[in-house]
Amino acid sequence: MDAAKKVLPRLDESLLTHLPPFSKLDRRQIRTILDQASSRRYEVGAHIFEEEDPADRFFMLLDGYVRVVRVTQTGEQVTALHIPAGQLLGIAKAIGRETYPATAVTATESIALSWPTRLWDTFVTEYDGFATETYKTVGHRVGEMNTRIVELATQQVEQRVANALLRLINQTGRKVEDGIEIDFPITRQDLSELTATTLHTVSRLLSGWEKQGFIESKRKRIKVCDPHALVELGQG
Amino acid sequence: MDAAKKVLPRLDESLLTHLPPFSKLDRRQIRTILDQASSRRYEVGAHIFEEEDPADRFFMLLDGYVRVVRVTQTGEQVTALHIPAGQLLGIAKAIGRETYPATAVTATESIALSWPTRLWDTFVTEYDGFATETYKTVGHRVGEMNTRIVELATQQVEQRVANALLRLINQTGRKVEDGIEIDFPITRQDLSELTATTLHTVSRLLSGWEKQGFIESKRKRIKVCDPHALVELGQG
DNA sequence: TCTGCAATTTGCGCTGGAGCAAGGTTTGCT
DNA sequence: AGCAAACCTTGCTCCAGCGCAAATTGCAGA
Repeated sequence: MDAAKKVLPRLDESLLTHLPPFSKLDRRQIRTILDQASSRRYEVGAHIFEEEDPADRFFMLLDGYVRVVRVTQTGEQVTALHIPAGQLLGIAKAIGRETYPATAVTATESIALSWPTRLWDTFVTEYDGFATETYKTVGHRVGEMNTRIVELATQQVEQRVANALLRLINQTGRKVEDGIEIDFPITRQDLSELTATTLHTVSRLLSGWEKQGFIESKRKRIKVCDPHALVELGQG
Repeated sequence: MDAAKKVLPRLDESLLTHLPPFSKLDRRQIRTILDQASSRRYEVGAHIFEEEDPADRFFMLLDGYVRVVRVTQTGEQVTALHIPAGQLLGIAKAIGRETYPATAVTATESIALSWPTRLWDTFVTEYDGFATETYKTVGHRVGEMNTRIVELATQQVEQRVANALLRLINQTGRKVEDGIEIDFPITRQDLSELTATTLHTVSRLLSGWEKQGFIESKRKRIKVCDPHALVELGQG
């Protein structure tokens, strides 16, 4: 048994009991699921899986944040989604695929459980609520992608960046003194890949907003002080 | 029984037997499915269902083409997908949603069968291959949306329009004298909604390509004569 | 055949934001 | 402490493509 894959001698049931895909299951079922799982820690920037690779395993992110990115022929990166702890990822099987549709990169140090994809059908049929919840997850992500498309198609860069920031604080925001901070390190470059612009433009926008007191920002850290102002900007 | 909903006294089994979601089923099963279906004809431009409406029914497009569009607060339309005959649509339930995520507008006169959403679970559990095929459809559409996002994020207008045209002839092209024609009427406006640009720019591009002999185009009709040239343009 | 609307073309000016360049600041490593 | 790498800021220039305007063409219905 690979040391990197089995950091804990025995995974605790409380890891899963409160997570939606597993919340309807009893102790015994959770035990079975955990005994089949591999647990692994990932460094920041690690690739959990790569676009086009065969989808051997599916994952539950226990801790950390993951960016789902695609890389173009010319090497540009486009971020499709951010996934916070508590969600499934790499669930290619749920959408009838044999390969991963994108690359998953950790935005922070992260911990994930994973199972071989051959167990997928068992999970779906045996475990009450698992199918429903995963399809909800899919639906939610489809909705996000849709929104993304509409934004890219109709909004100005300023609006897109404002909206991206709002979405980030909604999904992964942490309440702090004087505002809400994005809970993981994020660079101007990351934000530009999320909003289809350049790091320069993002930098200019953030500088402007900081002058107006809407946000505060250090290197890799962004705190939103006046969400409402961003909402206004986001509308146009 | 509403005359508009039951145009045929009895639907023929051959309608469904060759379509992937139903191809593994026997005559008796198909019969049951058809007996529960409503069949309906839609004028061009008709809305089969609307974004945010409760997903009462799911559909199989038997004939025609459908555009899946979203409308922004400001009234702009963005086309997310084109769906050709033979595919399911309105399958909100497959992605755990209670409402339709977008509006479906017919691009030609069309015919679709539909079933009440309460039958969805029965279809998924009772009919062999139905679930697998529908999830493949979902996966395919997710892939397309992903591609769309990457294109919008990284490509120039010229490349996007070229790629959109190529995708249209792949999905819905009809081989004709001297080229491949898009099999349904499509305006410059439609193309601009598909590529997130303006009808003016699309018009300029198409005029240019026509001069160079890559395409021929009449009102609402586009024929691609030199697909390879468009592929080149699409790369950048 | 005529008439009116819808679709298309084309010209022109303007601007959002990309690209380029240079310099400043923070962090982590030795 | 000193250094290198990563990250951030800011100024300047330029142009793809949008917005506006006006003319033209094709189609459907009377």
